[in-house]
Amino acid sequence: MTSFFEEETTLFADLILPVPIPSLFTYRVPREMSELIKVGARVIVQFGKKRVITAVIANIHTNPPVKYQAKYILELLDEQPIVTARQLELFKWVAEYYLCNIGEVLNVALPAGLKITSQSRIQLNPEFDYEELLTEQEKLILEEIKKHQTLSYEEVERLIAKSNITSVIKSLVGKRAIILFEEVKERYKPKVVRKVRLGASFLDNDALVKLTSSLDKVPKQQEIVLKYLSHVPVYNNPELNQKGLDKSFFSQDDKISNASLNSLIKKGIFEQFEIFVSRFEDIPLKDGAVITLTESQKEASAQIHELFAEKEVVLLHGITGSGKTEVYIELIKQALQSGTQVLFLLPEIALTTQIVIRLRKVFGDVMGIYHSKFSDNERVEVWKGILDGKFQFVVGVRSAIFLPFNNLGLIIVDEEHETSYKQHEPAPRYNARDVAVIMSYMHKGKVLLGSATPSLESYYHAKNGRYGLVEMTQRFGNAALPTFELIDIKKEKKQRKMKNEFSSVLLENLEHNLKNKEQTILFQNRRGYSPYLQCEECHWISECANCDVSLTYHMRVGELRCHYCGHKEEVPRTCPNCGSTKVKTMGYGTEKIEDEINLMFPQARVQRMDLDTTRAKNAYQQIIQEFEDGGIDILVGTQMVSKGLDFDNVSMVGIFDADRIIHFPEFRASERAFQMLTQVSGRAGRRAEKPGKVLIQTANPAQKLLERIITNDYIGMYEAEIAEREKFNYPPFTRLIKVTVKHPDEPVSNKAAKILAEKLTAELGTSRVLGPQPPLVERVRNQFLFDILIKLEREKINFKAVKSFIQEKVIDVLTDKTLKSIQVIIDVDCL
DNA sequence: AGCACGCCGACT
DNA sequence: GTCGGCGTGCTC
Repeated sequence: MTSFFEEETTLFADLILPVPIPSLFTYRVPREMSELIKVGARVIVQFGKKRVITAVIANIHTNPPVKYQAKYILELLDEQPIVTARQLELFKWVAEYYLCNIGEVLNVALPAGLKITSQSRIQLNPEFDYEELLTEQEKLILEEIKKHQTLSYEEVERLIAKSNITSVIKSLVGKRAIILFEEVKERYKPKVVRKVRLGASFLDNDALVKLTSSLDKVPKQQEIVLKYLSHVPVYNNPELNQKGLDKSFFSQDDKISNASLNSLIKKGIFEQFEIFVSRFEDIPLKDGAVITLTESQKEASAQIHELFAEKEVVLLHGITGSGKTEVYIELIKQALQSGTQVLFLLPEIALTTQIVIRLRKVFGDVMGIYHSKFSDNERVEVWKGILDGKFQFVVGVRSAIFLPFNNLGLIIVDEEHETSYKQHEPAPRYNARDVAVIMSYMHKGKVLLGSATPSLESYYHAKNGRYGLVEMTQRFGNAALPTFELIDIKKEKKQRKMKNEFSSVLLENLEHNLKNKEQTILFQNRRGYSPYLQCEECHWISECANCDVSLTYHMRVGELRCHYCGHKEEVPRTCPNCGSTKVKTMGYGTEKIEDEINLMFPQARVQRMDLDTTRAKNAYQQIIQEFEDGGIDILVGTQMVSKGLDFDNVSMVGIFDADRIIHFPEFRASERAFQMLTQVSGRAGRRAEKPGKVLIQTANPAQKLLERIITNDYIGMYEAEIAEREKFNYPPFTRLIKVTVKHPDEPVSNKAAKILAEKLTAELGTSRVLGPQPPLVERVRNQFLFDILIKLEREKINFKAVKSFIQEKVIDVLTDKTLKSIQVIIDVDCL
């Protein structure tokens, strides 16, 4: 089949570039690359005039583009694809479904270490000596460059404390004072360990004896050799020498200097070599513990197994403390045994905890961990580890769904109701739980969704037979469910029994718990000291300059902070409006609760756990460890304390401000409140002999939802809610698409949103289009927001067509001259 | 997204 | 008169 022409054919490759542009870009494959190039491999290309970026090959063909001249691919980075064909298919699906560009998907999918960025770097032109021609500023920059050899734009900006230096740099280039060059940096650095072993000529016993005696005059070196021999007995088994010893093994010993080791290497007595190692070695491995399932766990896993025969997706609804983890472990084992890969998804915060350590103990090093708190290098290791078969099983967060599996038999989505599976910013605004279902179709695998409080959507699908349903209603080890007490704070206030936020009942119980050395968790879903400050004289309220929200007072750092844009201010001593000194804190967050406990129970050891105390890499884990070890009596926290923590000695959970959670102005409020409060309550009393206690402070103890929470009546909540959803056409009966219009001018934003809403309503009808209306926070980062909510019934509607229709209308509005500067965000399946 | 080009205000 | 602001348009 060989002919001249085949040899002459030039190949072209369509590339996915990590930029938000809808199209692929076609580049020419240099002849010498054409044998090696593969779909899914990365290449380096020039994009635009000077940018040099990495791209992934989406397909290879022989059709030269007609409308433009294709540029050449500069470099091929991978001999083997790092993105599989299935992944490309998935990326495409995600881009289409969530209305974004495939480049944006690639951007969240690839760990940063597999992306390459080019950076322009600046260096001195060695032939330049006309400094008198330069302006002061240019001289300044030149000085810095002389000092540092080479600098990036950002570094120059930082050093001379000025932004937007491009034109100055240009001028310097024009005057031939400096030279620009592109530096492409490969981000991923495998971890290497330097090792030494004996040179091959010393491996028989005679040679060894001669060697040691010949070193009599250099005792230090002799000592090293002897030390080596005592750890690697090569005279018995020369094979052992192959693995050698870590160089660091010797440097740990104070008596051994690096110099003497190096001279041994120089002499050829030792040879130095390097090996690549994994970065996960410090997490404990298998401990050989045998996990035995209880009857109900066995039953659940058998049921799931059966249901998988007919359903793609099974929902495991197991109450808090029912021991779902063991069921997961059983299923993971089965899947791994059948030779398929397994992915276990967890919400971000749950991942740092006990469960990972537990899984790791069972599965050892076939398990990879994919987490945002891990460094990039570690993520690249997991990615590559899956590609070359090292990891059969990955535990990870949301973005782990994009890892390069080729034979994924089982995906477990734990805490499937968690909203953190949905990405909000930036695009793709995907929901990993839903993408998991699509993935399982692609791999012909199965999905297990697990939760104590399933999302209404998932439970609805399970009830309707689309998903299988397995229920676990018993707590593990027959631990009793906690007892509940609703505390009427209105009544307590009338009787003047409240002490700030604390009811007398809560205080009594706290005291009792402290006395008995039992631990308490206090839940207030609001961080900071107080959500706002107010002047008693003129009623001024602390507000963010860029957003329409109040500034939260953070006492520890002595700042007012905006939780939307991160804006910070000093705390005013007097009212900025009237000068009065009567500026008071209003409302309360975790900081204030912590503070008041410290005042009322000075002997208690209190720790706060919220975003502010857990920002550092290991802070979260440290707090949990300390709590587990009994070093903390009272843990005060936001929803962080509600996720997947198992503590034996927690006998009480106190909940503040349940009403605020229940009456949040949002259609999912009841569902969310049920989930959140049930999850926190579940932290109490996980022991059989000692049921825990949950105290809920509320202004309205008679609320139906509270009754359902305290009787653990998920079904009751589900039925009440689902009726509401059906009546008002909300999910799961419809799919929601939220279109948000943003602009710094309120009227522009408003007008654009109105026009867009009209266009949409004209086709879809008033019952399907809601708004535009300003969201709860109307202005964020100085942009005025308007939301349009589109409700689309699940049946008899061409979802895809409607989505492209929406996109079309958005483009219509964007072509209007007066409105084109607006930003539009389309969020498919918004939460 | 980045980056260049181009067209108008406030300064040497 | 220039510097430098950011609106606009393009990237194979």
